[in-house]
Amino acid sequence: MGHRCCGKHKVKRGLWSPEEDDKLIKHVTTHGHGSWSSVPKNAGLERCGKSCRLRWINYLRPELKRGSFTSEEEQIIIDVHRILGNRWAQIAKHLPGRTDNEVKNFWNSCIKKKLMSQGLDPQTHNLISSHKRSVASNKTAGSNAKTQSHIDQERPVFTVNNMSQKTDSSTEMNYSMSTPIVPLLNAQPPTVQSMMASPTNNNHYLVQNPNSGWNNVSDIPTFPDSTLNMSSASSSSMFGHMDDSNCIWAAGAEAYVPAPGAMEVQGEQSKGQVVQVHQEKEKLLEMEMEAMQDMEIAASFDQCSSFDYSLVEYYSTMMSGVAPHDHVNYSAADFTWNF
DNA sequence: AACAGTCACAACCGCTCCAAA
DNA sequence: CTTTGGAGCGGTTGTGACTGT
Repeated sequence: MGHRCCGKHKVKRGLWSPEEDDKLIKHVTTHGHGSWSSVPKNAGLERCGKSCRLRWINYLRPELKRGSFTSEEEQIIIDVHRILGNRWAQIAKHLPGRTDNEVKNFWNSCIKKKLMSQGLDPQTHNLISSHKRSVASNKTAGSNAKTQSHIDQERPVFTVNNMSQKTDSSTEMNYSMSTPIVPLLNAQPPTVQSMMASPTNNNHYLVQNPNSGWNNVSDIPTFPDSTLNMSSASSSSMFGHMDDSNCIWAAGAEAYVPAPGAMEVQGEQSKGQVVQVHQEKEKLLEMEMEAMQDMEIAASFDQCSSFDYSLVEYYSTMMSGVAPHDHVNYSAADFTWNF
């Protein structure tokens, strides 16, 4: 096969020996890695630069934390994944000492199955209907199920509107799966803070787990309050909608299908609510930040009956350093949509 | 004891992004 | 502007340990 990055060189592949590790550690600690492509030569390794980089980043860096994930870390992964989807590198940034590879492996080997056993779609964090769940569980039982078609079918719809242009559906955009969420008029996706604080135009901002695809705009359901099904933070998808004109932040909308195995979240599912965000958003944000000071993360996730704020609160809490995992000092700027 | 199946994790592959030439 | 190469990322595969039969 050969590596594209070093096809002409003879490179060793497979597991790294302790000797190779030593060489790489000595070289990087004394000289820095510089250009990774030159590392193998300078370090006396018959590896490609890419392999050296990966070995260093995922295994040899001194700041890496080894060992199994704590339940706290697991919860962080689940919660951040709900927002960011499979952005393992971004998720890993919230877990000091953990690598994207580690997070990804942990997700695929443990969390995914755990969520599915709870009747949750690990990609969207939505409840899987009983039928779909049985299909999913069958596939899980068969191991290595790779098709996502049953999941794709229930991906919530997502749209971005520009209110100033909104005269017909042509100004609404359809997004395919993996399309980043970007306000129509903004080059950069909004940060959570910016979304909470002060959208400066009439864009509709929607935040969602990027793994959740969006189909045709015509499929977008409307959610009368009585039918809006708000999930608890621990069971909902990230499906938020902020409208500058009426400032509604809604989330977790999904047709709810009670199913065995999901009873632990059923009660929460029925407590739908929509929270009004005042126009003076900056003021509100300050107030919320203050209110968050006393909020325990566990409480925010286990007890909050509405998703709408809980996730934002959670992140704000996390970023403000109030989180119980106090080895992490987040600043507000740490959490942005880095596409 | 031998074998097959499963699991977790390390490593690789292919792609995209981005800066420099 | 285009090209090129390095870096980074997510998906996938390979491998060794473990477990059940």
